[in-house]
Amino acid sequence: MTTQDDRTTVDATEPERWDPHAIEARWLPVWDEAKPFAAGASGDGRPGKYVLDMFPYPSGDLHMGHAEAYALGDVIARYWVQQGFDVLHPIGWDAFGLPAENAAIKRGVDPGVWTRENIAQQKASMRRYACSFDWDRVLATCEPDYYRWNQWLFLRMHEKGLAYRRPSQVNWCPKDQTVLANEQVVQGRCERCGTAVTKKKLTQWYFKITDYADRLLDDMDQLQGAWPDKVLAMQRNWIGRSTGADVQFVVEGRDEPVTVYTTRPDTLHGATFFVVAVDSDLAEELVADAAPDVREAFDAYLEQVRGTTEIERLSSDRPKTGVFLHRYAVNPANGERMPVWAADYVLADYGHGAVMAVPGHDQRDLDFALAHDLPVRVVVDVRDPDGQPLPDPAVSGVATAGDGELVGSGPLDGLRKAEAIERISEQLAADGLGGPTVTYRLRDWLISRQRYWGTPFPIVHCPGCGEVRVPDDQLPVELPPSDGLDLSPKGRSPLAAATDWVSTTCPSCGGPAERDTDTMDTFVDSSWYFLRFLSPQLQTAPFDRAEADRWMPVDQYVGGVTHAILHLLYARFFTKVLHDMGMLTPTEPFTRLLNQGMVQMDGAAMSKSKGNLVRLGEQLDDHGVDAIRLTMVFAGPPEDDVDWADLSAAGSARFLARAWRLARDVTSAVGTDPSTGSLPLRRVTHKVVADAAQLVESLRFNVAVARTMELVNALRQAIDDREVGPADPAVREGVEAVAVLLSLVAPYTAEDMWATLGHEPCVARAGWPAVDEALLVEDTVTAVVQVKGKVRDRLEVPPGIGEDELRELAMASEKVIASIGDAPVRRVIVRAPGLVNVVTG
RNA sequence: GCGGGAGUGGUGGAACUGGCAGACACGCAGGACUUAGGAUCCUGUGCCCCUGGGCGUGCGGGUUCGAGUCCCGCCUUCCGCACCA
Repeated sequence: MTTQDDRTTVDATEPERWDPHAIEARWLPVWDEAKPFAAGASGDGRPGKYVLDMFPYPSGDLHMGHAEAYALGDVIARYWVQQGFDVLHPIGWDAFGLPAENAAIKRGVDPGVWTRENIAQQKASMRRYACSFDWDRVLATCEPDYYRWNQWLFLRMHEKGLAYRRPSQVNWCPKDQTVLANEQVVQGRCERCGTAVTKKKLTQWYFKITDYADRLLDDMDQLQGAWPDKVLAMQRNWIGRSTGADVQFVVEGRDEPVTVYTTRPDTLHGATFFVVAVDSDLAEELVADAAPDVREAFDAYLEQVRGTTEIERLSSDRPKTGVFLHRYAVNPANGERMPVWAADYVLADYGHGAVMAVPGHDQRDLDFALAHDLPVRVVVDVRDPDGQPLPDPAVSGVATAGDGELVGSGPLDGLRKAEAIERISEQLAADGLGGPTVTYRLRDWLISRQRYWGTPFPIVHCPGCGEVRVPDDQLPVELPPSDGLDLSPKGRSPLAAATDWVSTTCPSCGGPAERDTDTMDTFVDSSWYFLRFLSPQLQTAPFDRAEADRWMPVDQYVGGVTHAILHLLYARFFTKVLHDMGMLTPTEPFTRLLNQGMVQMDGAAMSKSKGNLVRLGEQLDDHGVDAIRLTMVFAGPPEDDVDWADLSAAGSARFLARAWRLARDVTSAVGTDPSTGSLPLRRVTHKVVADAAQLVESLRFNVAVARTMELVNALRQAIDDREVGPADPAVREGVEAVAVLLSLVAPYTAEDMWATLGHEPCVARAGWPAVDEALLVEDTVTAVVQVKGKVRDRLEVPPGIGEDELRELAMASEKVIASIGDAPVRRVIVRAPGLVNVVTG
């Protein structure tokens, strides 16, 4: 049985062998010195490109997912460098957040210490992985230099009324003991820990993202085709713009009418009851003076609903529950009295928290009506495709939501759905009873967190002055040390216990006051980090306007689809806010978006508990950095998931060794003029270089690698071919092209080849090989001759051949004649120069 | 239910505006060189029958001289959202 050590020994005694670890050790120090990827070097005049990888969370070392994402981002960044662009490709750390805090609680270490250790480890791994980052621009969001600007931006938004505090029912994670944004609740569970989320009434900070709902939606037109359709669709759904109408209902015994939102105002005559969200203020008010038994029933129901988790709420076929409030609303269309119910199927925070129920044409209302014996009335005559009336919803249990003619609806009778909606909306507006309205699913962004490891809100609560902004010159409001603070979750921010820190003076009146003790959602940090990279040291502003004009928007953003709504929506929101404040020109932050797939193992996401975890470090040790990078890039389309079990890092290593040996075989001198070299080989080289550029630009990296492999195969053949041989100038030209092509994916091997070929470092800045267009024109093409669509012969013909000439050649072919036989030729299709199809019979 | 994808050899995947299906790899088989091979190189490898051919891109139709690609109807899957009135 051999061990890994034996192998190493064998490799070491054979210096002719491609040895990834030796090559890595050779070139890393050289690159540290040369800094080939420093961006914005003064006065070199290259046009700019901004390539951005989503910055990592520093929880442990890099894993296989990072390895894929950074390999892909690197191909793009390195490609644009080779094409002569000044490429900004920065990296930093999304360093605030729960994992650091949980580690601190579990192991008693300071979150800052833990975080910075992980950052150091990841940074070392990125260096080894040869990521083409500009190491002079790194940032970590947990540093006061960074989060100071979170606070500064918050204050600007506070001034504009875009940051505000209000009490409301919020998503609450009982395990993490913190509030969650809507976006952080996934299938009724906490995005981080998976605990079932409950509701809690708290006063919290919000960003008024709903003010931007329309623009966030409409500006997606700019992103069409440049962002994955899926992400755009998800954002569209999330914003959830819905057009309909508001309708005001008088509720007996209440002074003000109650407004409801509906997408089907045409069915107003079909409304037979009225439902308010049980957990709404309105419901509370409507039972305030109710009889004791009603009050009691309501309270019991409310308590039951409060105890229900989001998951139970979400289960779709659970029965419709509710209580009758013994109040009545009046239908403005026909003056009918409708009973008012409270139920949990109506949401307090959508529309107005109350609905008119039309059981004939809304399935939820119908379910409720049937469960509580309420009347069902059909006001739209909906027919099936054969023109037959659909069965009565009250009997079938199926509400008819389709189009049809209005019936039993007074002035609307005989109209179709769309006409009726228009007519009634106008009428309502004219009567001052409502009118057309737009409603959104999107809610304001809840940014308060009751945790330690985050950005403190720069707000002081003063008994006299109220909510007071900390003046800019007192920023940053630094986090107090974690020593002595109980970080464990308890529903109150740990900062509240830092009494020395909390007690302060009011910036406005100078009297005693207290600091706000919540910290900001870490998504605030990541909503503008791409701007901080532009001027990471700047002390006077979050970012430099001139630098932003130079680099923004990001040309290519690379990251996981997990951030399809959260981060990407927030970053778009911030960009628009900054634009409106006059700080930024573009209104969208990311021009193109690539969502790389996930790395799986044996058909499932990797995890320690599943036992299918592949460790990046071990893979790098076994196969070398270049082979792992190549494996990731070659695996398939970058947006597809990859299964590590289907891939072969050993195969990648074999290819790299093959390519590497080419360089050692070249015998011509540096600078040899390739023009006298083998013409067929030169054609292959130039074709591959031209194709690879197109493929990389269209993000089909796997195919670009395949084309490079073809070139390597052609070069191997040429070198071994007596007619061409290693001294042929075209061989040098081709191998140098391979080195440049490989520099995008396998930088160590490429650099070593480059040196073997007699060049100075760095191959990363060597420049994309110039393509000679003349060499892309073939001197012959293969014309396919089909008989009735089946290929019967192939002819080598000049590319400029005429249709008539090609037809004659084809019809003269023996194979074609044999295939036609006695059958009469009906038609001959000629597509010069590539194809002839003879149609017989 | 609403929305977005995806179905091509044993496997990962190629195929520009309809024009040679399976590029490039992995795996497998055979061979060369070898004390040895997990190195390197060469050959073969969609399926079926006997050369020659026939059949083949989830299924069924259609358009076309010609369909993996376009149209219609299905099936199977993956993902996101989901009581949003």
